Amino acid sequence: MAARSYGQYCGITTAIELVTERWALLIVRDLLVGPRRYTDLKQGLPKIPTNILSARLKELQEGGVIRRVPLARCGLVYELTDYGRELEPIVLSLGRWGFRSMGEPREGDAVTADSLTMALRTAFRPDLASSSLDFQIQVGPVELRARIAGGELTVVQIAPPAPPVGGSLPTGEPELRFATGPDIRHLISGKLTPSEAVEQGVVTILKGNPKLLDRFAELFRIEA
Amino acid sequence: MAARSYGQYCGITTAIELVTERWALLIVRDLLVGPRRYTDLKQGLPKIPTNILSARLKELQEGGVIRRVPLARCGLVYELTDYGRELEPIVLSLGRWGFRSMGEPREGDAVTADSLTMALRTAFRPDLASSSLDFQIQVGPVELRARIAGGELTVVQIAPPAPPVGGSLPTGEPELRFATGPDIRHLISGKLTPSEAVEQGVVTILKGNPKLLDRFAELFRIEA
DNA sequence: CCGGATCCGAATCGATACTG
DNA sequence: CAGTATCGATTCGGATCCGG
Repeated sequence: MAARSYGQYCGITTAIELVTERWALLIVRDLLVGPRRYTDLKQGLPKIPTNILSARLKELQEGGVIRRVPLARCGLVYELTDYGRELEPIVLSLGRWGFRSMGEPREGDAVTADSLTMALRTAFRPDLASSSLDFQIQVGPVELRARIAGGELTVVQIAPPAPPVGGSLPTGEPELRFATGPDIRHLISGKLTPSEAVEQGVVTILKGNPKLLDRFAELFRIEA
Repeated sequence: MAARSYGQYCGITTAIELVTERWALLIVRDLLVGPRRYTDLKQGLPKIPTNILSARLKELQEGGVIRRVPLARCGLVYELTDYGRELEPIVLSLGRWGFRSMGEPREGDAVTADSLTMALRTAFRPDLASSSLDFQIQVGPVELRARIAGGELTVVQIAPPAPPVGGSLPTGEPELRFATGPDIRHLISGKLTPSEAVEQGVVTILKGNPKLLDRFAELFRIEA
């Protein structure tokens, strides 16, 4: 089952053959968050047929993008190789580019823990992250704890329960907790100010000073 | 013919739906070189079926990535929108990433003027381009004139004849002219030195001081 | 020649069922 | 948990055809 060739000898074409088959880059997206078991991937990609998931995992391994790692206790996980992890800036750039074409969510569109994690990463502005922020964001059933410190963003999945190999839960309480939905994109794009977002019900502050949402809006932004 | 949805509401997914369908990103690659007519694209992508080319052009227009522009005299060209042109760094990064997975060319693999142009762009190191270089590279039937000046790379297609909207042919003669083939990747990767490349017949100097190939090898490099 | 549209067989994908 | 197997639906590929 060699990937269908485009008949060109070129690095761009090679990359396209390796990672742009249907579903492949979404598998990479989820693995950029952390190692995942077959079942984790299946749940994070609810609409992927299992045979396609199998096929892509096999192809990505053959391409040296991911690796199959038996777990200490039991089971196994898939994880990116160093080579695969080099796709991170590309996937994040694609996310920023695609952000501007997101319309309303279509019927049945889901937000998963991994997609939201990567969405935060795409919108994060390390250059502006001189001060710190510790918050918890909730979108539907997904809850993430995110902390910015030392110019770096760390995201930990609170709900649904993270895979066993996930990061450890932070101690203590976040400064800010809020619930939101798809319309948060208008805060990220700058079309809404934080106070407008709260007034219009796009964001609901669950805990903490609403002023902290200003800091969030500074730190997570994608502009045209 | 709405693109098949991945059922996720996320910028990365949106981008993937917009540009990773089969052939779409290769069309973008060629349009990054310049506006192209339907027939130019067809020739630059010899293995694309015409119905797929039509379909992709339509979808990319609907996605706001490309635009259909009637030509002054006659005919029409497709060109990237500003939004589409923002894919350039992403496509170039993908090319650098994929470069390291290029093996030997497979039977029937072609090198087109546009693919070679973009390959030069992916390998070009603007940070090292303080001095200038004016050279002509030949790979099979493809000949390009490339000039580095002011830290910028300009590539003009000499053969096969460029589309009418292409850049103007440079006046004067290049300092260096050489012919090469797929194995030039070993010069780009640093696995071969310029003198080794010449000795082993990977590069054939057609004109100019062979020392100028050192400069080429400095300016065009992709390392692991 | 340009810019496609149409037709049809081949390959891939999607949904579901099933298994070690 | 980690996949195969099966089979209909969809897309792709290759060729031909068509109007300007």
